[in-house]
Amino acid sequence: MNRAFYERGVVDVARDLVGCVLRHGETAGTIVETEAYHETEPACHAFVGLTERTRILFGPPARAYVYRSYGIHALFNAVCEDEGVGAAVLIRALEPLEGIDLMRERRGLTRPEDLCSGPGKLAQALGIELHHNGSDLLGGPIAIEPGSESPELIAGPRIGITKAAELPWRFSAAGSRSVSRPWPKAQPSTRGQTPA
DNA sequence: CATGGGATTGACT
DNA sequence: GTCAATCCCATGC
Repeated sequence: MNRAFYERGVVDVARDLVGCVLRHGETAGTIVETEAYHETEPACHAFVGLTERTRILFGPPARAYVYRSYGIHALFNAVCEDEGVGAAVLIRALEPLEGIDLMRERRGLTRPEDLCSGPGKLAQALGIELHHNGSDLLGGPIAIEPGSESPELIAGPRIGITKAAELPWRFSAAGSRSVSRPWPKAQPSTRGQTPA
C-alpha cells in the first residue's frame, strides 16, 4: 500500500482493505472485516474535535491509531484522508495467514477461526499494543499489503455503537467464518458514500 | 476533582 | 440469552 491509498475517502478505503493482508512481525492475516469512522459522525472519536486522544486521527494518513477499549482491549485502526481530517478504518477481523502458532500462544486458543475474529482479538493475536499508536504503516513494524484476490463484499451497519448506527459502513468478505459477528441478513455491497 | 461511558470479550445462567 | 471486568478520556461541577 502507498500513501495515496490511505489519503482517499475513508469509506472507500474501508471497502478496499477487505482482502488485504495485515502484518506485524511473524504474524499476518487476511482482512475480512472493516468499519469506517469519520469526524462528521458522532460514533467517531474525532467527532469531539482535536484532543490529545484524537491527535493521531487528525494527523497524516497511513498511520496506526491504537486505543484501549473498555479498559481491556487494544483496537487497531488505519488513519485515512488528508491531514487535518479525522478519519480511520477499524480492522475488525482477520483470517490467520502466517505465524498461527504464535497467535495461538498469545491468545491461549487453538481454533484458527477464534484467533482473529474480533478487533480486540486480532490485536492480541498480532501483538499490537497501545504503544503502536502513531506507528507509520509505510515502512513501520505494522504494514498492510495487497491481497491475492478481491473477495465479494457485504455491507451493513457498524457493530457495538449507539450513535450513527444507521450508516452502512461495515464491510466484510462474504462467507468468511472469521468475522466478529454474524450478519443478520446479508446484502451485497454496491457503493460507499463519502460524508459531506 | 468526580463521574459516566464506551468501536469488547469471555464466562456464566 | 445476560453480565462483569477495567481504565482512559471527555465532560461537568
